[in-house]
Amino acid sequence: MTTREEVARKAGVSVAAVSYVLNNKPGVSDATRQKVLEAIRELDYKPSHAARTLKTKKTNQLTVFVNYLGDAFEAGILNHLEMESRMFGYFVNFQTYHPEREEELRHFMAGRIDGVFLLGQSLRPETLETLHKAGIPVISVMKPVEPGPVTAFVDIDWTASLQKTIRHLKSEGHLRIGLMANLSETHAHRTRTLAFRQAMKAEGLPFGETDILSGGGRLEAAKAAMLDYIRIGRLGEHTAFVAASDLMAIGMLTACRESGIAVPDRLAIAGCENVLMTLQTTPTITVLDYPRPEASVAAVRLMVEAIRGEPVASRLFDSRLLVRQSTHMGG
Amino acid sequence: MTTREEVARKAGVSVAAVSYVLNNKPGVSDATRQKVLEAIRELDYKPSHAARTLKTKKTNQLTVFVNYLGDAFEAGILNHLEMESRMFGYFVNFQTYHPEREEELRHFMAGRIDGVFLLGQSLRPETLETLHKAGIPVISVMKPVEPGPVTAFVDIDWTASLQKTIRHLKSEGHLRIGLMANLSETHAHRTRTLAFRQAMKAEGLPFGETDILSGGGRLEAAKAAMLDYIRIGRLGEHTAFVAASDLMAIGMLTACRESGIAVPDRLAIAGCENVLMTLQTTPTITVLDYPRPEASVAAVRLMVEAIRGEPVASRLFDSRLLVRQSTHMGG
DNA sequence: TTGTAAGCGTTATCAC
DNA sequence: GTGATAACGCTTACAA
Repeated sequence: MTTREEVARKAGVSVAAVSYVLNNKPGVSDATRQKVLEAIRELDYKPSHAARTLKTKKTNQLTVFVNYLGDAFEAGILNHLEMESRMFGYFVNFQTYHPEREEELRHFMAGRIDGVFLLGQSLRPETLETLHKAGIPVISVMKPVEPGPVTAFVDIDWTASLQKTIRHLKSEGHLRIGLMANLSETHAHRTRTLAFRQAMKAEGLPFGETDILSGGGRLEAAKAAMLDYIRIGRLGEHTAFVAASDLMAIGMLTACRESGIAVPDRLAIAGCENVLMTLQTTPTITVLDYPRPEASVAAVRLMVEAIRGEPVASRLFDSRLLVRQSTHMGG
Repeated sequence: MTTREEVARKAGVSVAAVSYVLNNKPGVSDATRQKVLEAIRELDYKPSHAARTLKTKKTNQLTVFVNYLGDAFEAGILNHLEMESRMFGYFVNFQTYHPEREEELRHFMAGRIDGVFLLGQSLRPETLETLHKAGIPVISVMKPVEPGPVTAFVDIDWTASLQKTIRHLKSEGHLRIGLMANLSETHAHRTRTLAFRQAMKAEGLPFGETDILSGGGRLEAAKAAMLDYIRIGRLGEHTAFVAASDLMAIGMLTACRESGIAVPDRLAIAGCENVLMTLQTTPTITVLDYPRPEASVAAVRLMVEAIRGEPVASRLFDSRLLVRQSTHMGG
């Protein structure tokens, strides 16, 4: 392994000079700079990341907690987060998040990362506290349910957004609207449940506990819940359903198809994220378009600023409603 | 930040003793061990990863190159890789792979990782060479097209597997079978194209360049290619298609649905991976079941052994054919 | 069984 | 402008 010492020797300068050049410090003569650059090239020298980290306490690594990578929505955000982070010289690693293994994760992270991205999870206060004390910013894409002291978050205004969905549904004649929710306490989907309740209220529509189905955030579970709903003869109770995630919307659609329930004629279905697949189903699914690229880019910006010690503020984005076949009669 | 020195002071022992305890070295008295453990707990001490890496040259980090995270197949493998790697104390980071940015990636990795996982990509010889010289094992999940000197790979026997698919198709009366391929030079999907050609030959079925459609590995592109195929009136040429990836199979199915082509009656379609979604389409899609968990676990094992310097050998797994509605007449 | 001390490859503070 | 040199926190001979 080539070290800075060898480079210095080869260039006929001191190790300090090499450092200056490498870190773009001012006050280095052009001649020296050239010699150093030349030596670096010839020796194919790469600075030691570990040594640098030991000295500077900066790891240039970011970690993101993922709930379930099989979800195209999360995968998409992870993707954007990675690409944007790399622009700033950060490596991104990820860890599947299990609430019950938080302690273990905390241990795992110690001294290895400069920042944590959350995908809406609510970390435990002790964990947040540990990270805070270690000076590690926590930026959440999607507002955590427990507000807790995350450094900042980016999200859309769920109440306003879901109100758009509800208004559209109303305009199509739907007054009994149900929600396929994910009731997990620590998952960002819960925010959507809360927002949906408010939005229904704002729109003057009735909404209670019996209007909520539990789909666990996954396709399979939502499908099972819907199949059950149909089986026990509840189908007449609602004329439309909003699913808190696209995967759940697809699950509901699958359940309807297998049961011979026409969508949107007998039941309208809308999703919340706009993953690619919602455009590939029959019927195509009406969804809110979560601005993933923008939100991810913003999250990385916030992260970089927070790491620099600059003050950061959470951001809320707009979300459009994309009306497609699953909610549009005669569409 | 608590250091080993503080722990030593608190426990009333030397810094070396703390190290011995931490690294489970023999030759430490129980009394000392207890005192150290106690001090560590009280101080909530965590060893510095950077310092340890600087000294040992082990980073305990693995990286995986991802082609496209929106693909449930890759996401699934990434998932398994992460979970299994963590069992062995490794952190997993990932990088979206772009052939043209390989140089940049190489730079990015220097001194930061102990091993590289490939998802079937063919790395350039120089890159492989660099990694080899740095003592970094390269384990590929799915055999790279260019055999190159990767340390080892895990995969299924594609020719034998695709032969199962073809035999099944033959038994359903299909003799003109096409392939929806991904022709990218560096992508593992290419292996499947090669294998398919061999399998067709082995089954005594005609297969030439005109029997190949190019779907770029993605749903959208495969759908477009299929739509095109239908539009220009080629539909009668084949009675069945095998897609080199499930995403492409779904894209073809979508194209057929939008064009009013009945599957499997007018065209049978089969996939290659068994991602969850193939069970949720109508019709459900016949697929080969790629043993993702087993392959991922095996890949991590190989990685750990290779890092330890043990000799490793590539492994081939069996793959089952899951016959579903998309290829089964009257199913 | 325990302690001392020499690095590991950087960065950064001083002198020169 | 440039060059010594002291940390950074850890591992590991080697000494005691």
